[in-house]
Amino acid sequence: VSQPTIHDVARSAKVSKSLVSLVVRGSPNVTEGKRQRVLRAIEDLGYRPNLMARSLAARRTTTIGVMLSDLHNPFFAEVVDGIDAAASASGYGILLNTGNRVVAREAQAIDAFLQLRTDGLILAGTVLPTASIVEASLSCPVVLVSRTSRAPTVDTVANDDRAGAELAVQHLHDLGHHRIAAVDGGNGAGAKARVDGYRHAMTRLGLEKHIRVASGAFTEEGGYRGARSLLRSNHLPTAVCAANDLAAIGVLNAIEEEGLRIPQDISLMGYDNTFLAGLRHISLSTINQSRAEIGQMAITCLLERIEGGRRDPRRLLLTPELVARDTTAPPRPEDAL
Amino acid sequence: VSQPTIHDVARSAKVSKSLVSLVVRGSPNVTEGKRQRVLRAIEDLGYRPNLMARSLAARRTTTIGVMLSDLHNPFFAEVVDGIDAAASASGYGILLNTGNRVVAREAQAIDAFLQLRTDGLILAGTVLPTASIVEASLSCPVVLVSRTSRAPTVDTVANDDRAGAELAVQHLHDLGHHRIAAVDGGNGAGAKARVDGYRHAMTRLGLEKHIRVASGAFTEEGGYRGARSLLRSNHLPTAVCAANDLAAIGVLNAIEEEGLRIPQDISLMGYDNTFLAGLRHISLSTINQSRAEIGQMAITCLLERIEGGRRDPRRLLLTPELVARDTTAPPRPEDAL
DNA sequence: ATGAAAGCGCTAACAG
DNA sequence: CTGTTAGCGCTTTCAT
Repeated sequence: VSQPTIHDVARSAKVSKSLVSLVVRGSPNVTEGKRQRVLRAIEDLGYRPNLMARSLAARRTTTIGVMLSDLHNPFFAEVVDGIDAAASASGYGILLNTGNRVVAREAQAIDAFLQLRTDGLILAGTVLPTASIVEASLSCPVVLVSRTSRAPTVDTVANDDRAGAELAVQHLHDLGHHRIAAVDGGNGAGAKARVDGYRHAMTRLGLEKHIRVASGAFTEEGGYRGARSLLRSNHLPTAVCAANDLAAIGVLNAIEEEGLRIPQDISLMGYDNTFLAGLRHISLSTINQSRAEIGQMAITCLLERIEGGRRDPRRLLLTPELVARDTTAPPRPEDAL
Repeated sequence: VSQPTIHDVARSAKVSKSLVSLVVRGSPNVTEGKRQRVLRAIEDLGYRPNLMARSLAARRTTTIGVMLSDLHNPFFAEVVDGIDAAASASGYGILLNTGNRVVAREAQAIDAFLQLRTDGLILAGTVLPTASIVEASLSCPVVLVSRTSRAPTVDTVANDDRAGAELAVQHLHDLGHHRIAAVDGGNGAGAKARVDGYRHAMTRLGLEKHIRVASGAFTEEGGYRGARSLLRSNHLPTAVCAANDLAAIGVLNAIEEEGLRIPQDISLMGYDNTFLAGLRHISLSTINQSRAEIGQMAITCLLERIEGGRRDPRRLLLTPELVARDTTAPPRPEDAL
């Protein structure tokens, strides 16, 4: 199973290794005749350049590593589409990894990329502490997706989670809700900002005494847990803002298990507008953020550092928008006050 | 951003490069004193072995590449969990890739791994022609997940799709259905076997004149398309078997759009038992296949070839099981005949 | 137990 | 335009 090397190709085409290298990399300064000979030899032998050797010598991998905090969250899969498209348009390949939202495993995943010496690193929704992220950014350009940071060595491209959460609360308030509760996203990326936005909006609307945050996570299970604790109280909320769509589905399950109906008894907001929210059977009101744009921006940031030599940080904040579907409606008349 | 090398560590610890290499790889034959010195130097310098160089010299990468046909299909995300666990338990790392169910892009994705010289390759749900797969298997051990093949150079671990489809038809027949239609999975992995199973079961049950297969895909959209064509007919089926859960959701959408209800008017079966099927709001009857087991088996196959030197192919077929939920019920009395 | 030396397969000046 | 010469950072005999 030993693969042919550039040397084999050179010998077979009766030229030097350098010439083969030039042909492989598409140099224009090669006689057509020799180029053909080399190409034929490559074809005949089934030669495939050894990326290890190539990267070692060239001191660059033209590969960017993408660490997905959660492979199960459709939101990230959709962001990857954008990243992939943008990267390959610029001649870079991407490699994926995941840490399952577990700090230690995410650290390992990142380390794998650093050892590989990828030219850049995208951390999508990482739960890692800032210190670890900064450390990584010392050896390789890093951009954080769906999470912000003040660290001067990392770029961030995220949706304005605070504004999005405010949009959600405002929407519910517009429908007439007052007892609006929230299920947070635990240590998930952007979770804190979403809760902040919730608190801020509630306060701004004079509803501070109704502020109620149950602890959850960016998972179905987390949403379910949070909702359970909310439902145990004697004064039920009339509306719930979930940390993300996945969590919203957990909330939805908990609420229906209780024999309550959505949106008649309780209104529900998700966040992310993943395909789940659009499923007819769920038809979840949610907050949209453009994943294609996020992916594109992430690559742009990386390339500015890798090829443009930028050193100062970029902080991109995309504007979220409300998507009202069928899980939100006015509260029951008796609850309207 | 230049990283320290093994040479820097050696100098700092006042030992030879070889010694550092031994320490890094945890050799037992190193004096405790020197080991400590080396370890300290590594720590101080923040040394991280260069995987490119290491793999080039060692002629192995200890990483296995996993090509996911579709990052959006939750089924594969769940298989990856199993693969990841099994791989790291054996000291291997995994790297992910995706080709978006597009032949050309999948080929590219695989090529990226071959250039990287990963020690093994797992193709999960690939839509690639057998020829391309065989070609890849010539330079690196390959195992196909969720797809079978007679090629002598590749291993396969899949669910028995044929049996699973028969299970689905049998279940519907047991409920009293006769006009059972199917929406296929296009070029998706295992799609053909599922349709075969459907046809076979229908025939076995004496329902061959009711056989009807609409063309779809392993996506929500594909299921939607297939269902639309089914619904255009004047003699509606009383039950539908979708190619997978994702497609089932598309079918569900199409059916409800038509003003029909599930399961009262039409029963629906999915396939895969992804978390989507378990969502209370969907509660899809489906066929379960154990992803953890699939992942584990895939790694086992690979290691047998990589480390055990096995040459003959392995063909693992896992037994599927029926999961009856709320989208299947007896047909209306007037349709029962 | 440790070090010296020879590559792994490729790129990158530098000559010519 | 093409070939020669050094490495890239690490592992691996082979001595000592």
